Amino acid sequence: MRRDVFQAIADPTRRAIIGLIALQAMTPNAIADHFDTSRQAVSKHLQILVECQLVKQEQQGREIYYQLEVTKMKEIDKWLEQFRKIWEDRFNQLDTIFSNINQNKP
Amino acid sequence: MRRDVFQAIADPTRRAIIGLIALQAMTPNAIADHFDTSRQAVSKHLQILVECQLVKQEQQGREIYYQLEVTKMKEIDKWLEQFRKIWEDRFNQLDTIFSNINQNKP
DNA sequence: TATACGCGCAACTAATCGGTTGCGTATAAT
DNA sequence: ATTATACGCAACCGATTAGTTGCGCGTATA
Repeated sequence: MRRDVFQAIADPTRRAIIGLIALQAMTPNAIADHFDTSRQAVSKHLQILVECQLVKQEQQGREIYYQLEVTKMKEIDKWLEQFRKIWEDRFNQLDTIFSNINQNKP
Repeated sequence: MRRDVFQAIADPTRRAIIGLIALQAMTPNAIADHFDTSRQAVSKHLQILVECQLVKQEQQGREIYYQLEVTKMKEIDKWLEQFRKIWEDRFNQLDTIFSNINQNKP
């Protein structure tokens, strides 16, 4: 199966789950209540999220709480870095243009 | 088909293409040379990237140059925002702990 | 004008995906 | 002890995916 973070966040339901458990750990049933999907469907998504370490489990009696591994999200952030540099450079170029205009003012 | 940015970047080849044309626009054949895939396979990926506006085309004679729409990447950045807040908060909490320790120093 | 090249498009295939159904197991409630 | 709940696991299904092959249409080159 060997999935990565990018495939994990490709699915909209999975992104919604991530957003949901970001604030507090939840059980599969509790998560499923927030969407109109079955528990099993949610469980499958959670399985994928666990597999690529975006989420970790914590057993508590017969319930299993799923919790977001926020730091793993940095992996996406890290990939974005290179492009952030590009789009910020464009802003800097605009800055240069503007300051040149101002310099030419009497 | 209605695809979004997150599905677009889910595929590793697609991410590689994005990284490649980020610096300069390229033709499908030129891109295909960088991977061991067929031109048609690359073309399909490009089609998907164009579909969700991550990439735009520019015809030049019989060649078509594909260019990255860097700003579209901000959409991913925007989604990450909420989590960045969380992981930075954890740092701030650590800061607070440390500064408390320092305050208690004689 | 004839030939070669760059490309998109459509049809096809094997693999994968998201989801459902049915089951087994462990914990909690009666 | 019996029943109810929470969950994972495996088998299955239709839909989608990544990739191949073959084609046709423009644009260059000879």
